[in-house]
Amino acid sequence: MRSADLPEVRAIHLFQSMEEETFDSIVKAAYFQTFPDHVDLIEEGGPADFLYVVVEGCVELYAKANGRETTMAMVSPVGTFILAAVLKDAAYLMSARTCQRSRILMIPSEDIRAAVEKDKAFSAAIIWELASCYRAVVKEHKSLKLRTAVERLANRLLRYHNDQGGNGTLSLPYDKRTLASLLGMAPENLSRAFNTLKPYGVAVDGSKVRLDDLQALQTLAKPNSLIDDRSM
Amino acid sequence: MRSADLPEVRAIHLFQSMEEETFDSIVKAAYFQTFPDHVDLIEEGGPADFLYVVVEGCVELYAKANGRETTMAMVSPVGTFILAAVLKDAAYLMSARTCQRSRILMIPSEDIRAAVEKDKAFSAAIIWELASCYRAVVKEHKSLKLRTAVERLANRLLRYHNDQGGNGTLSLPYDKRTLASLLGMAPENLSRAFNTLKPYGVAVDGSKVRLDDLQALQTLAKPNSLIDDRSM
DNA sequence: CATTCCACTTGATAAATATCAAGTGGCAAT
DNA sequence: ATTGCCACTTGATATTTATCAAGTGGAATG
Repeated sequence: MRSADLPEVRAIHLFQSMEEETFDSIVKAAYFQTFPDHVDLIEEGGPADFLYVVVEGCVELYAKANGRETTMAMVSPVGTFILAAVLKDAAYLMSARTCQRSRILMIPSEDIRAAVEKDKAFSAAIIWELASCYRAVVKEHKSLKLRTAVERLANRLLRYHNDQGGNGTLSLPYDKRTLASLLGMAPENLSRAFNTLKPYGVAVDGSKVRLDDLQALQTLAKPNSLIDDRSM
Repeated sequence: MRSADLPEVRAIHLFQSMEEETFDSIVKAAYFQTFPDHVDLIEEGGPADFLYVVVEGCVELYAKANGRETTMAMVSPVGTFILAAVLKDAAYLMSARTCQRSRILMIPSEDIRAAVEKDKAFSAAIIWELASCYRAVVKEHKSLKLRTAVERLANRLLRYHNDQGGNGTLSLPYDKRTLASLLGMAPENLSRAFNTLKPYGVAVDGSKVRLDDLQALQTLAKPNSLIDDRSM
């Protein structure tokens, strides 16, 4: 890695508190790579050779079984993926592909495992990250088991709305096909779900959404901090 | 905690490799408690006061939203629950109740967090446990998104069959109501799913199940190690 | 400008799943 | 034994969701 890139890596939360020596061991064989969109990065079942950090762009985690495929999560900057597989030195459970031109930091997984052994501050950061990832999946799982498709969409819109400033408008961060899969529904049903939300003040124009009746939408969505709150 | 109980705690995988000093700090305020079945242990949204370890019996993790309730996971010995909430000092995402008379080890969460800070071997064990829990939820989530109800049941039967020796019979570890909720279906549909599996050699009698045509059941279930394999 | 492509939408239908309402059968208490 | 209870099953039906088959419209291409 070029020394010019080092400060950028150091600024990533996961690597902020580690000792200098550990940091050196991590960046030694690590490198940045920029990928065009729709490029496959890893395939489920493969060995966990690297830990990936999305620095710019966006990465989709997806999985297949039988003949079906589903989006498991979207990773935006600065997020990691397949951390658990790296730590356990186990096969990836999910595949990953870019959904935008993306700048990705790749760190050999042996270096990560060695650093975790050595550096208390780093292992504390790893624990925090892992616990956060765990809770994020639990929330997704709750959402899928406890809500209908329309409710999942409504809550997702409220979340994006909140993330984007809460000024009555939002833009969908991914194409609708991907959003549908992420929310666990067929693309056709996402269209219909948007129609169902029309009476609740949801106006869709391409990737732009206007929320004209937050009150009504919230009444329908019944947001729940133990499912929707990303910060806990 | 009585000193007679200490060896039993030391034998738990999570606590095996830690230093003696850390172990003392962990067991200092920890205690065993035995609960009858169907006792509520924690409620989602509550503060993470303790880390729980199921030593004997069985605990159901469940969650509610709107007016619905679903079983998220079953914890059998020796398993922990709400580790992530303890480490982040955050609210529980799930409730827990015994589903059998159960012996539970309870450790104050501050002691866990302090021990993680101090003890490398313990933090390594925590990381392993967390990563395993994460991957278990991801697998559950994949199962729910990629499989039909009948497929989920078929694969679950194959798993229990395997766990229990693979001699053509198995016994359902929980009542059918709970199993249905765990698999993400209504109790009535579990009954029907068992009927659907009858032509594939699945014979149910109460909680006893006979698998008379493994080949056929596997063809239907299409088990996938990246979903069904607990050991990776 | 016309064409093609692709994402998305809409309609019709099918499949999966849930709900409601009776059952059935085993088991424990009296 | 009788009773009541409870878990589970079964049937009928409703709801939700998926699938298949045309559309539509916008953006890029030539």
